[in-house]
Formats: sequence, C-alpha cells, structure tokens
Amino acid sequence: MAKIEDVARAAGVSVATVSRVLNGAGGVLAQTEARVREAVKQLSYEPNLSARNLRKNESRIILILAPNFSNPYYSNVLSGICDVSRNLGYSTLICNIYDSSALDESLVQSLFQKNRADGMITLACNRDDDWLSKYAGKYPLVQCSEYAEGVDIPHISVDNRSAARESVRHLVELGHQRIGIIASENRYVSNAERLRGYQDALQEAGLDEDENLIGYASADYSFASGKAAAHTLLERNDPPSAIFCVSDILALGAISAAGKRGIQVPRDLSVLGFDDVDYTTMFHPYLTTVAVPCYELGRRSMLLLYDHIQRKPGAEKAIYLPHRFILRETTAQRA
Amino acid sequence: MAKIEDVARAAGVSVATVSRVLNGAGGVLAQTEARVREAVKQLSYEPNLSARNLRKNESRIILILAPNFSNPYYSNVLSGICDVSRNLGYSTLICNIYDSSALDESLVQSLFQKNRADGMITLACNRDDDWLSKYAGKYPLVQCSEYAEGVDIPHISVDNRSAARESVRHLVELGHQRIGIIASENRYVSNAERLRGYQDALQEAGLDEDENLIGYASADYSFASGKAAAHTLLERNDPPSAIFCVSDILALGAISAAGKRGIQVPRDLSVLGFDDVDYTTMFHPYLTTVAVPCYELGRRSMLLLYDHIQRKPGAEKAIYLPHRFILRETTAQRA
DNA sequence: GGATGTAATGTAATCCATTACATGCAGATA
DNA sequence: TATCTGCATGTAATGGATTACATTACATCC
Repeated sequence: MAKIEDVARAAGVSVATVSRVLNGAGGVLAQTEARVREAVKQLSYEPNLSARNLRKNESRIILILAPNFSNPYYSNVLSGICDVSRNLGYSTLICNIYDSSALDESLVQSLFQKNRADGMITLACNRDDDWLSKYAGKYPLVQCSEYAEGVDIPHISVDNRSAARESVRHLVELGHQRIGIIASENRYVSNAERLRGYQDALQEAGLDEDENLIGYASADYSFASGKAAAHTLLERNDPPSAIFCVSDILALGAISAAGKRGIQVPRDLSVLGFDDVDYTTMFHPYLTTVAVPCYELGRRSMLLLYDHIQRKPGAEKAIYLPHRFILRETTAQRA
Repeated sequence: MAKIEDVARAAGVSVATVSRVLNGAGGVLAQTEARVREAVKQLSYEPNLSARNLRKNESRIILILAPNFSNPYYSNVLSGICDVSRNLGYSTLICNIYDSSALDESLVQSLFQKNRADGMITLACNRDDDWLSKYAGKYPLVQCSEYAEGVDIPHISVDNRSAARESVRHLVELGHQRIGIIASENRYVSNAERLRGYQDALQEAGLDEDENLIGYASADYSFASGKAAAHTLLERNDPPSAIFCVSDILALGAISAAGKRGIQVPRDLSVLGFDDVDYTTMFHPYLTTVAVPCYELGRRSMLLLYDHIQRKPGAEKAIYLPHRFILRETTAQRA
C-alpha cells in the first residue's frame, strides 16, 4: 500500500530521488541511495505499474496470439518467445484463439487497446486475415510461422515450399510413383506452401497429379483427422505407396491408420512427417520428417518485434530460418 | 492518440459522460450515447488501460506461473484457465519458470509488483516452496495440481494418493508380486503422494517394499528419463513384472525401454501411466492410466481465484477433483 | 406558481509514478 | 571576492482515465 511519497518521507528525500534510485537513473549519492533502499525494504514498497506505465506510455508487455497450447509445435515456439522476452524485460500476455478468422471485432479491439501491450506476435494467422492490415505499420507486429499474405507485416517462418519439395523428392528417389499427401486447410500459408512444394516435386519427377491422392485433415492438425484422412487414401483400389503429411501428428495418425489396415510402415507404405516435434522418436518406427526450428522461430520473432518496438531502422520484413530433412525409419524403397 | 477529452469535445459532452458510456454505467440518454459512440468511432479512440487501471486499482490480468508448455498436461490446464479467464474479462500473463525453487528474489518481486496482476495461479510449486507463504492471505493465489505443503493458500488437485493406490491394487489383482515404480523427484507433492499410494497398495497386499523396485526419473518427467529409469529396473536379475509410472510420458518411455530389451508389453510386463494425456492412445498398446481432469483443473482454479479476488466469503481452501482409472492395453495377468 | 423529485450531465479531485526544470551548494576559476 | 560549473536534490507538471459530488433541466404535485 505504500507509495513513493511514503518512501520519500521515510528516507528523508524527495519522490524524485526515490524514483531515480528505483529506475537506476544515477546521479544519486551512494549514501542517499542506501537510505532510499532501506526505506523501500522497510515499507516493502512496490511501484505501481499502472502509474509507471501511464507516465512512460508503455506496458512492457507483449501479446501473443496463439491457437492452442496442446500442439507441441506451438509450445516450443512459445518457450522461445517467453525466454527472450523475459531477458528483454517484457512479460508475455497470451491470448488463446482457436481460429484467427473467427476473431470478433470487439476482441480484436480489446487486444489493441492502448497500453495493453507494446507489441504483438501472432502464431496462427490465416492467409487472408485482413483485420491485421489495419494495424500494419502503426503497431509493432510480427507474424510467426503462419502469416497473412499481402499484408505489410514482418514474418518469420521456414521455406515450407522448398522443404516439402525436397521431402517428396526423397520419396521419388525411393522409387515411389503414387505419392499421396495429407494436408490441412489451405487457409494456412504453411499448408498451402507445403502442398505446392509437393506438387512441384511431382511435376519435376514427371508424375501426374491425382486429386484422389490428396487427403484432407482438419484445421487442428489432430491425430484423429490424420488417421481419418489416411483411411480414405488407403481404402482405395489404387492406394499410394507413400504419403507426405504436412505435420508430424498427422503422420502419426496415418501410421496408426495403416497399422489398423495391416499395412506395414515402411515396408508397404512410406510416411513422411513435418516439423519434428518430440513425438517423432517416441515410438518405432521413428518418423522421417523435416525439422523446423520452432524454439528459434519464437526467439527470433521476439527479437524482431523488439527491433520494431524500438523503431530500429532497417528491421527485416521477412526471415526464413533453415529447415533440415531428417531421414529416420518411416520411408523405404518402394516394394 | 485520441483521449477521452477529445471524444468528449467531439461529441459535445463531458468526459464523465463518455466514461459512463464506455463503462456501461447507464444513466445516459440514448441519443447522447449514440453521439458518443459515433465520436469514439470517428477518432478511433481506445481507452488507455494504464490510466484506467491506475484509477480503478486493478489490472484485469491474472498471472500464471507455469513450468513449461511442452508438457501436454500443462497445456491442457492452461487452456482451461485461459478459457475461463477470458470469459471473466481477464487476460492471462504467463511466466514460464523452469523450476519454482530456483526463482530468484528479484523475479518473485517483479511478479508481485503492484498492479501487475490481480491474482496468480501457480502450476508447479515444490512442496517446500516457502516464498509463497509471504503472500498467503495478502494476495489472491491459487495453486493448481502441485502445491506447497503447510502453506495457507488454496489449491486444486486430484487425490493422487488414492488414485495411485487403486491403480497399483489393479496390478495386484492381476497377480503381480514384484511391482516397480518409476517416480520423479519428491519435491513435487503429486509425486510424493503417488509414491505413498503405491506403498499403501503394496502394504495392503502384504507385499514387501523393495528399494530396488523404485526407479528414479528426472524432474521434467521426460520420455528419456522414463526410459532410463525403466532400463535400470529391467536389467536386474529379479526385474519387476509390472511398473507403475507416475506420469504417462514416463510410462511411454518405460514401454520403449522394454521394447528395446525384447520385453513385450503387456505380455511380459505390465505398465501403468498417470494423467491420461493425448499420447496414450496414439500408439499400441494403448496405455492403461488414471485420467486427471487437467482442463477442468485449470477451469476450476481460475474460478476459485476469481472468488478470492472478489473476496467472496467462504471460498474453499482445497478442492480435489475426481480422477478415473482407465483400463486399456498395457496391463495383463502376470505370466 | 413554487416546491420537490428525478434523470442527465458536468466539474474537479484522484489514482501514483516519472521527469523537465528549478534550486542549492561546494569547489574551481579569474 | 565574485562568478561559474557541475552535481545532488527538490518542486511541480504531467500522463489519461474514473467517479464522488455538484449542477441543471424538466416533470410532477399541491
């Protein structure tokens, strides 16, 4: 309950001096500082953040728009963001949205309320989210992993298209001719790009694209939907001999579906994942996949956001971090 | 940049009226309200939260002390907290701490700075965390899942001891005589209680406790450490025929270790998990475990915290939510 | 008509820290 | 000695909302 005035009185100095001590502004005699610190301790004084923020016109908070925590991909990104923000003296406010396109006007407004946060990182925008453009340039924003296309807001991700192409090329090299894909909804850039990369690879290899080899999973990238999509692909008369999945969890679902049908991975079916989350090496066969540097993605997002908050000139607009193909046990030469 | 004064001027009313409209205080003529809202829109006015919070002496933020997001258990709890807090008009500030006993003085202080948050939920306190007691009763606090013993702060969890006892009793009923346990560090109440429940069950069954049947996993409940602990148990001459693990991930690690040694689950070894996270039914054999209502735990924590923030009399001190034993595929009659 | 009540609106104090600017004082310089 | 410089400190304006209390306008009643 003590306020700065009380501390000042107790220490026999003015509020300005107390403030200077607390903010490390310097220009205070060592013995004065000692008296102030003593008074602070005695009164167990804690500065009122609202007052400070009001005056300083900042909040030292950054806002994270996250889809849902249960996905290990996002947990890692989040850790990266949190670690860096802590070091920079920021706290992280997490807004859990299940679908950025379903954001209602009033929630968006409340997010951007003055002094709620000094900046924002979005983790799961849709390609066509236009509510963002309203704030482009006016408010420090960084899009991580997913991003809205054609909106002038910096983003950080990996080169999904190339990564997908390389992966599928690997399947081609193993002799596969009927290569399926399990994709999620195209409203996510990452999904769209991975799908394109898949198509690129087929084209390169002179393989025909076949609508029937595309399995659709739901937007939550869930195990169950990966499983379901795999079943529809595998129950065909002309099933694929390899399936590229746009996420690891989908791939695990696919493997589960295959197992249920008595199809053995990788002997009868090659399966490819994407992301390289922890799960991938918890069970045999270990998943062949593309490692995405989630934690680093989070770290860099926060760093970039910080540049923008500080109006550092020349802060980058788009950053692509390197991915890495990891050959493990779920792909094999076509039988 | 517009402030309430500008809106007032534009609408031809006083600041008090604008504030009343914005806060839904009522007592404003419909046509006046319309003028105000129009002005707000015109100027795209957003109230300054710092100013509001300063005046109202609240922050509408609740702080969550979370160990690490990657653990699916915590992700679910988090979702529960976030969903409720959003409905109550609170935002959630997440502070990612890797170990609550390693919290340094200055971080703790900064967490409790005035008006940083209206209350706090801790997710992973150690049994002997005493820094908490300092705030007991003075600040709205709720401990979820884990809690510090002997500290007068409300907590919500499940009856870990009984749950563990029931689970192990199940193993006894299947004829197992040498039942091992893989536990984490005893600085967590949940771990200590589950260990006690295990011992209870052994005693009840008249089985001797055997130090050699206790495997120790690390504090992060990681897959790798579950695996390692299982190996030390299984490499003995007199290995257990069943292992009770204090968490699902540890159990999955144990199954993996068994597999590596050519031990088949559940034929040669029964394995029991705890928590029932998503992983449990992703791979065969599906894990027999105890379902802990994580999401609900989070929900109720926030609800309870809200009661305390509002100084609702008679808010409970300890709540135990029901758990549920789930028989699946990793336990079987002793061979 | 005048008194009274009520609903709508306005005025100004208040929340608490930061900080521009002012002051005071000691030592250095001319 | 008078003036200047620089450091330590103090005074008071400031940030932008909320809200207790004051005021006004108008309707109602006797």
